[in-house]
Amino acid sequence: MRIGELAGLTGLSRDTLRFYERTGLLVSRRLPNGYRDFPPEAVPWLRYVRTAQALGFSLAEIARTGAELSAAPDAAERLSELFREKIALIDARTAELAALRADLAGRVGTGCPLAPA
Amino acid sequence: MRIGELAGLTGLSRDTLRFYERTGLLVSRRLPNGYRDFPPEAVPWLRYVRTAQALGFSLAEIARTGAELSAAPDAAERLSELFREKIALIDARTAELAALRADLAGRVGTGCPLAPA
DNA sequence: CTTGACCCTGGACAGTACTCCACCCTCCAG
DNA sequence: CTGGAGGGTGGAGTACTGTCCAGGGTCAAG
Repeated sequence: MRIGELAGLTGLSRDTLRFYERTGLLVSRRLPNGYRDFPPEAVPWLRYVRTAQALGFSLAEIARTGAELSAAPDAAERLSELFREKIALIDARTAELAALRADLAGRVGTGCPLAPA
Repeated sequence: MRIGELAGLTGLSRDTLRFYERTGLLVSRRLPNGYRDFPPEAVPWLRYVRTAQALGFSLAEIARTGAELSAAPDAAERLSELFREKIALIDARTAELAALRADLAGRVGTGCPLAPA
């Protein structure tokens, strides 16, 4: 599909997609007229990219694991592994948030000294 | 205290502290010789800043609520309120992560099509 | 008085993630 | 054939969050 359609399907701008391609996050073939031609898998891939980004990964990291993935002979297995890693990360982050929450909750109502100088 | 001590106590660099001061995130008096003089409260305040940052607030937002706070007559009450807001935010974020986790967990082991083109 | 640790300022530079622009080409409908 | 939507490129610009540096002042110890 061409860039406009992909932009419509993902909610990303054309500029962002071109930017992602430049940084190696997205691959495309070219049509005879020079237009980019994205495969349909680009849609779930971009969903995955946004997920990973939400988890705090930089685009460079995401591109790296993506390249690793497509190079692996056992892509499905590697992907499952990656997902398991991400799940662990989510669990860690959730625990962090819980700790933060407890800390803050413990202070609500107390006249604690956190105001700037 | 002077900038070096604050840097030591918070783990931030002097440059970062000066940067925070420029952006209004941190306030200091000046000693007769021109050196910055930070109040001891700067330490918990910076801890709070890091917390808020971890929650996804930009430094500008943190500075804004900080200014608002120090202007408020009922600082302790406002702070508790802020904390309650942050707790709600944490809960929302935790729920998001849980959803993401469930999504990923459901896919582990399946040969799902998320590889880049 | 010199040395070294520490502080000051202003400004350049960096990495991340976009966003916008000028200028040009392609394609299809009317 | 023309107009307009949509595509391409290179490059500049932006916002955020720092980081580094040159050039220079301050201060206490030896």
